[in-house]
Amino acid sequence: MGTGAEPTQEAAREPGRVDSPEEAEASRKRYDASAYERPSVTVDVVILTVRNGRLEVLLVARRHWPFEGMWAIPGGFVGPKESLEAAARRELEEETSVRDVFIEQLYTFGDPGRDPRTRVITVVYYALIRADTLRIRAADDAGDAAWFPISELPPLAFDHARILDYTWQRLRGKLEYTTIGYQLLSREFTLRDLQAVYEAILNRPLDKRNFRKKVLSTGILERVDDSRKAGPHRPAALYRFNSAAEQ
Amino acid sequence: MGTGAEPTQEAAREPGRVDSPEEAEASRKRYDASAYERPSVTVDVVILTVRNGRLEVLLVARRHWPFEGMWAIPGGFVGPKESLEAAARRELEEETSVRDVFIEQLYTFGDPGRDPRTRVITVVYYALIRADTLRIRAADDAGDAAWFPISELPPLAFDHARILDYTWQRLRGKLEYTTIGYQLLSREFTLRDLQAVYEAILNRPLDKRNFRKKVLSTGILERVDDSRKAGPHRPAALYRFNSAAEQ
DNA sequence: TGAATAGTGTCTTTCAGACAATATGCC
DNA sequence: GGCATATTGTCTGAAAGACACTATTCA
Repeated sequence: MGTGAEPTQEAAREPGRVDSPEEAEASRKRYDASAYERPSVTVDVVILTVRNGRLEVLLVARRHWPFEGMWAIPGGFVGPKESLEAAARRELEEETSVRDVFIEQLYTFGDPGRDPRTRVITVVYYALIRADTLRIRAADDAGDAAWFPISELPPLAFDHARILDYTWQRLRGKLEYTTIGYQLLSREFTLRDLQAVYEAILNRPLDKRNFRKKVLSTGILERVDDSRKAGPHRPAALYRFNSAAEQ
Repeated sequence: MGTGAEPTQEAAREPGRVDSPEEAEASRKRYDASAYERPSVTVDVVILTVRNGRLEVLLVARRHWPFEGMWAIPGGFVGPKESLEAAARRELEEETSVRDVFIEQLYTFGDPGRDPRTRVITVVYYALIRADTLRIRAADDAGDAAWFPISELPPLAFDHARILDYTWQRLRGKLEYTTIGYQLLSREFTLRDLQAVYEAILNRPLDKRNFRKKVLSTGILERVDDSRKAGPHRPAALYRFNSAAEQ
């Protein structure tokens, strides 16, 4: 204890020496002149949905070197005046024509050698979209795009297998302490729909009674005065987010 | 449902068209020629410790434009062949001469305009170090360095106040479901030491009995056959990580 | 009326949190 | 012996998990 740099008691003081305006100008020039080798920065987007009771991810087929013939997470360069999240949303819209959905930064991958062309640092986002918004085929500037269950992935380019592992792991974690799961459903849904989303992400079956008990006890759902008929059996009640919980 | 790109059933197929070798070569040339404006990439490290019962962060004083005279999170450029984490560890060692401590990536900040000089994308790491390892004064290539309680910060450069907010929030979250708190203690410690770390990070007092009960019930601690004398009162028992839990 | 899914309650265990008295070592 | 901190247990409420039968609608 007490062997660190400066005593904390002086926390309110100002730093000692400061540039004069001339020094500041000189330092700015030095900065601009410093020819640091700049890596390429890309943003990739892991686009996820739940279809057929499974968590699926949208991948694009690579037609060019390197890793031609393999599947990859869609992504691209960040524009000079574009925020990272804006770049991620642009990529998402290019692939799916979908806007205004949940998107969140996941992690940044930047090991040298992960791209054989040059040093590339990739900021990865993940997006959750509802299967029923997927009216439009993925726009494929990469030539070909397809959905894959995240538990049965094809060979992937770059370090993308690791990225998807990490995405899934993070999603499972977030499911427990956020309402992230609702991002994968339309505005009105049955409790069975919601349970299917949870089961798809957690990759294991859940007890129906305990699940309903837990979800309803949070008080964030309200019953819609309607039901969904889906075959020769009792229709299920529809729910939606509590207007108070919408934020 | 079922309106997405390609049917999942075909997940095992190969992508259709692939470059010929000539096309691949051409495409590589296109790639190299594409004069994308590359942003600068820096790595900043939030260096944290617990001193005097408070969570404190190491900041450096800026002497140059912009934000001269304000305090900032230490950081620097990433070397061309250096991984992001290696860059973070290098920065940490430059500031504290400390190596081999817990370090983890936090988030990447890249809004245009966050640095008035040029487009800068900053990958932020945070490091947890034990106060008793701080024998050596921070090497200050930025001129001046000092510890500040994270709850009483001075005016900060760039978007660094936001970064520290986020760091603290993440640390509080991780404390609950990881053993991250132990990173701030030496190999042998008293239960009161550990409680002090938790209280510093959570910024609130904890009940002694409940805390000890919870920590001991995990079974990751084992008693050391020794105690720490610290005044005219009963000495406290020392504990350490269970050898099984070391991993 | 049969098929298929919707909907419901109890018990047990675990965990978190509130709460105060005794034990021990040092001076 | 007095001081200062270490150490310890009970009760209560909340939440999680195991477990199986009845209800409803449609074809």
